[in-house]
Amino acid sequence: MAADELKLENQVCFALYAASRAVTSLYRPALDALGLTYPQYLVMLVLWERGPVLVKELGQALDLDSGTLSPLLKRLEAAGLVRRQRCAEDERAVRVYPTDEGGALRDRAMSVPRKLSGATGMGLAELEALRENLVRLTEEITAQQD
Amino acid sequence: MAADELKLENQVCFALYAASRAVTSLYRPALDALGLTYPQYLVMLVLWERGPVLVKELGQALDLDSGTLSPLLKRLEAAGLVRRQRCAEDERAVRVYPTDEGGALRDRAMSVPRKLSGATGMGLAELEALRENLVRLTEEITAQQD
DNA sequence: CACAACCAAGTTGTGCACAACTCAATGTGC
DNA sequence: GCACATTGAGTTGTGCACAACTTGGTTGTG
Repeated sequence: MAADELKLENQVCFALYAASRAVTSLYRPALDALGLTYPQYLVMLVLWERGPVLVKELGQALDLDSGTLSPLLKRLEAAGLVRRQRCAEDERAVRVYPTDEGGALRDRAMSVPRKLSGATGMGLAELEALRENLVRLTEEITAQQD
Repeated sequence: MAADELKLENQVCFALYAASRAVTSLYRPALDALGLTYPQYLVMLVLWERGPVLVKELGQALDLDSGTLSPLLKRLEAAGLVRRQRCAEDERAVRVYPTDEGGALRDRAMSVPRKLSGATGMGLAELEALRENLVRLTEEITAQQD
């Protein structure tokens, strides 16, 4: 009956909410040792992978707006991990550069996922399947919002 | 090689983070119409299902602590949806009761999941499989933290 | 050229999450 | 009976998310 379906719906969304917070809290001790929060870690991952990027590009990569990114980047800058500079070509835009210290943090961050990979209790294939389902779900949902 | 595995790890956790925010934003318009935030909606779901519960029980059901729940419940109380009362048997504990208005909101909330169930682009079986994987992942992770 | 439309960041305000702490009530061992 | 630990809520402080708005820069059009 319909009520089952509706209840299942709620459970999926709650499961997602709970799982996301659980994974973040699993990362927390390792990231604390690096002096990073989880969203800050995501920003650094983008910088380590791509090098200097515009704030706008960070926002597209992580699906975050300037209201979240501006203060976060200010804190990363205060921590000496990134540098911000206005674009010469377009004075509206700001490019984010990893500093030497920010780049060096990459080596220490390499060990973070290694510490956590065993904690999921799932095999690689299962994790990959889960990831693909999550990505598909996210894409379907964001497509609805056009 | 190891780097692939580590990168996959990151992607699973980012996929989770992104999917959770996407689902919450999908709920937002419907919940706005009810005057609820998503965490407030979760609290009301527990109250609708179980009736009056202790703050501690709410915390166990949603995996939230008093630092999150106390101000949230204060806002629900200010909105007239719940009432809080000290336990007679144990003066430390506080029981949360849905008000008449809070109970009546259930009928309007019934239509919320219906509006959203189609937006996932996934069938019931797929959603159930996804939910089970998420629950298992959450359980494995929280078991690590003992 | 003027000017409206648009755009990238940043700011402000609200509401979670979560750590660390306080406080009062309860439970425990001696 | 009484020190002492434990427990349940609440408070404080920090850092996201996100809506709404502001500011300064750019672009398109008449």
